[in-house]
Amino acid sequence: MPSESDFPRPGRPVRGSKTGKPIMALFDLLGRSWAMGVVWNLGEGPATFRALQQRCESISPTVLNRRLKELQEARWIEKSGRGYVLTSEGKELLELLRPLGVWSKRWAEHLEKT
Amino acid sequence: MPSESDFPRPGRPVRGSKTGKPIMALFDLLGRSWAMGVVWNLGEGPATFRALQQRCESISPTVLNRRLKELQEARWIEKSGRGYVLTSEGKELLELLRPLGVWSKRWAEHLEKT
DNA sequence: TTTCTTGCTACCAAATGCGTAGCGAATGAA
DNA sequence: TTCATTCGCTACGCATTTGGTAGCAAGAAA
Repeated sequence: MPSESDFPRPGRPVRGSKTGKPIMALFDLLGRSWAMGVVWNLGEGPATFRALQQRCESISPTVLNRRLKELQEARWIEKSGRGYVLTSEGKELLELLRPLGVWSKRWAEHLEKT
Repeated sequence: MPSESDFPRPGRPVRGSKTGKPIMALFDLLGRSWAMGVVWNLGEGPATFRALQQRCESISPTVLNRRLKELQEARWIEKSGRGYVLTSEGKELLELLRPLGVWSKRWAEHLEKT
């Protein structure tokens, strides 16, 4: 029977989050560089490795590759014929991320007028 | 007049996100270790430095201090008499983060049953 | 065959994070 | 007043993660 203390998952070098709370495990994974960016950019449709690199502009292949492996372990993305795609869970997650996109613009504007 | 090309803000060593998109600036800031965790934990009410450290359990004072400075620059948190508190924007952001808390449990359970 | 693109890895430098120790200021008790 | 405690925070050194470049093996195209 699954218990919270089994976390953090997936089992890899974990930075923060030794609290055993799923939300912290999620923050840990999602909080790595480019993790949200990759999910976000995959929202525009399937993409090959190179294509993703271009959508993210400044991401290095090293980091992209690491994130892709982690996101696959988390089951948010997977490989398909046309490259990498969001799984159904990945899409769910993306929908939770979308409001941030809207909000970020207001935040940006607010910061601008010091 | 504010333009997107002014980003990323706030002006600090920026990891990813040189795309000029607010969403990427937000991801960059929010994607640093413990950034979401700090906002999340401040949602339980004002906290002093030490109190926050305990809520986050495994965060080091070094990192906590850096995140606090950054989050203040972003205007998501501020100091008050009782310690650190979320600003009104910080609260808005937290509300966008909350659904992740709910979702993380389902994600955790789904991962458990391999 | 040659040439090109693609997915990815090796390598190393730079940035970030962690853990411990401890300082100066504030607080409280005696 | 003195002493001890707590607090916010910083300095230090080491571990981990990230970034940038180069380039390889595999496949497609010509």
